[in-house]
Amino acid sequence: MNEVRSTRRRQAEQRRVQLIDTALNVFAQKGLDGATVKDLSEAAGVAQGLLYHYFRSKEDLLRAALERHYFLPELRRITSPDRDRPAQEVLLDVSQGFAAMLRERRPLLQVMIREAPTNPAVAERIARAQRESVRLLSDYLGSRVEAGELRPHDTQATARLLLYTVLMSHLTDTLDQPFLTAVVETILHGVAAR
Amino acid sequence: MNEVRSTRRRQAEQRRVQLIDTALNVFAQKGLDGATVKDLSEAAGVAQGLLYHYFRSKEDLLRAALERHYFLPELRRITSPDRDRPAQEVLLDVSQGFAAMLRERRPLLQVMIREAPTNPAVAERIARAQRESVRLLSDYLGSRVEAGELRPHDTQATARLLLYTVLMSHLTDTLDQPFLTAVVETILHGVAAR
Amino acid sequence: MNEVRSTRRRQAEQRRVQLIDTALNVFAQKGLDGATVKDLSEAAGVAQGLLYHYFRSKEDLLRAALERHYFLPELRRITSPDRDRPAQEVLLDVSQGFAAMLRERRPLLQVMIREAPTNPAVAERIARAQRESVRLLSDYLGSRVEAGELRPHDTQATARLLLYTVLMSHLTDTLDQPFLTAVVETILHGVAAR
Amino acid sequence: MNEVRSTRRRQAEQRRVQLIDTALNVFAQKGLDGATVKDLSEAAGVAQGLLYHYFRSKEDLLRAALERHYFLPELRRITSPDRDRPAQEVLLDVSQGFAAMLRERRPLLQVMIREAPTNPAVAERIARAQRESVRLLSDYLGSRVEAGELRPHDTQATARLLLYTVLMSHLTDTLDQPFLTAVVETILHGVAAR
DNA sequence: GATGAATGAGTGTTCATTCAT
DNA sequence: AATGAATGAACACTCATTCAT
Repeated sequence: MNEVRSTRRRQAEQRRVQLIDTALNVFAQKGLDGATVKDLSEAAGVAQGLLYHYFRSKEDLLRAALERHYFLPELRRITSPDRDRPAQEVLLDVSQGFAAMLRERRPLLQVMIREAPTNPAVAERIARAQRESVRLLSDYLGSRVEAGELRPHDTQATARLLLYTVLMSHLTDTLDQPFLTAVVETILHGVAAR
Repeated sequence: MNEVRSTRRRQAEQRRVQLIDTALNVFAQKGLDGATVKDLSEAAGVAQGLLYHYFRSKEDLLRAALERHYFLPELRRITSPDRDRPAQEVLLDVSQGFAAMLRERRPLLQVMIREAPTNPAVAERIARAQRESVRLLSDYLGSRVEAGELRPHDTQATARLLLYTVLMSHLTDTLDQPFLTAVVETILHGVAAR
Repeated sequence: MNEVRSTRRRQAEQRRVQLIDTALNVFAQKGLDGATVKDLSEAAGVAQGLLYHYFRSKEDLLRAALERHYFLPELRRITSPDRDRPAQEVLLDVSQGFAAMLRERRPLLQVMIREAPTNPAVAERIARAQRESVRLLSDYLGSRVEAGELRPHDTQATARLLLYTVLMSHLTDTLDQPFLTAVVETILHGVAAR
Repeated sequence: MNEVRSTRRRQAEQRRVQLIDTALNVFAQKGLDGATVKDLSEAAGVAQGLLYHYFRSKEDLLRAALERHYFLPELRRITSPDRDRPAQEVLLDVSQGFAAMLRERRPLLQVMIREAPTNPAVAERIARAQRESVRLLSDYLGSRVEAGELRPHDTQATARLLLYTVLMSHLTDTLDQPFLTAVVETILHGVAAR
């Protein structure tokens, strides 16, 4: 009896997850407004009404997706490298880790970036992620300045330079290994002769 | 009579321009889907029907806006500096010029970026602008390598590093003079000690 | 075993009754259309599906409620006073008895009156109750005319006058003892001077 | 030009009125919830969307109908007879006038009575009409007491007795001239023998 | 008996577009 | 050129009902 119930609950939870994940993909392809509830239910292979059994509205479905794919902790980890490791090595790691996260979260991020201008909740999440990742990476760079590996400089600017560039190249589908290597090399040693 | 006609034509042209520009602002605020024809006509202070006198459809209105605010030539100019001027000076000029253009075209760019994922025509315009500006700036950098000011390196990567960063900081509303200066400084000399 | 069965049956019957009575209250508050099956099941503290175990449909639930709270016999009793008792005494009794019945059956009557215009079965029940109660009370009044207590007159009109007034004052929540007394007094002796 | 505009406006106003009046009839037949917007638009011979050009919502359409068919002034007039005319004559006038008004406003009143239990605004209108008409008629009766035509008594109760009865007989479709005559006769002289 | 997940027809409402004036 | 009434196809959402468990 309890087993039956918990099986049902588990199935319901699976269905919830399935609905969220298919919705996220449809949202990414067509946009939040462009994706109709019919699109969403057909993509999930269920009746339209079922969506409203699990979510109050289309907007609520988006909220649930943001919840489920919450990425701030991972982003924090990526931008908090061991302060004793050299920047030479770490900056490549960070940019690769960040790029990998972007790749894995592609649909979510596409949707968030698209909806941010009209959805304050989404905008705030993005702003927060940006603030925190820049601060953490900047802190790490500061420690490398203290360690004497890097010269004293505006470490926030450097953090932004790296993160912005990785994000933009991801968004424009022009992110590859050679580019990341070149970016890190440039950030460390510049392109001026000598 | 001819004067009357040309006056009318001029008035019609003015109205067209007014409709396009108010539409662009409304699109930027509410998104293309989010902006109703009623929103557009009210913002312009005209009846709904009038929009269809000047444009076939909402989509056509967007096309006209893209046409009117065509920015590729300006972007080309910005990213084609005099090859004899030193990078030290030019890179700051370019980033400032690019930033200024972004600032002036803010509503247009907001709309384009938002619609690109679902509108291939828009996506293609963005891709082209990116391709050309990267190529032009990269070419300039190549000439500075030849001139001996810069060391041999992946100049495309450098061009992208600069342009991506300026664009991202514009989009996130974190673009200011000190940041640009720091970015150019870093690109030229890196942040490594020594 | 038999006991178990009959216990079950009794429980089932209790559940049926519970469902009917909570439904009646919800119907009274929100109207038949306004009350959703979810409202009904939540009010009864059961799952939606269970309602369909006991009733074929929402409509059927209403039918069952009408059945269970069938009030015609009681109304007949109230409007069939002992023909030998004086009208002076009887009319107050009748109006009080009728008022008490209306009070006890408030939710049912609210629902019936509300649904009558679109539900012929309900309309017919009301019409029948009206017909019978008017006839019975009219017959009593006729007997009091014969007994010489009342003057010859349209006794149907008098019956309607009394019953309509009690019902309306019930519906408008303005039914109290002084009013009933005044009504009976007026019906018997009128308000003209002399 | 002005004529064109005002013609258009007049036509729009006519359309508004037509929509309200056909809607009122459909509401009366099917109830507010039971009447779909499709029903309403078909009854008016227009597209569904047009209803929303004139009214914000179905509920707003009801509000407009209540507004348009506002009957309180007429009811006040009916229940404010000349204080010098004898009750014998006046009470018949009042009941006939009230009955006529009910007949003319049948659909409106059907809808109002039906919606009152779930629509406070409607309930309040009914309550107010009741309060005012009872008070006005009661005041008249008071003046007839002072004039010596009627004996001192609860004039409010008498007013309610008359108005409630007329309304109820209207609602039950049992309102005819003989009944009104009998009611007035009874109210004035009662049914007790001598 | 009881649950609640699942269905799908239908609802009120929106909105780009057309058209008579 | 300009209006705004009118259309009708879509839309998000609701809800009575069914059904597997």
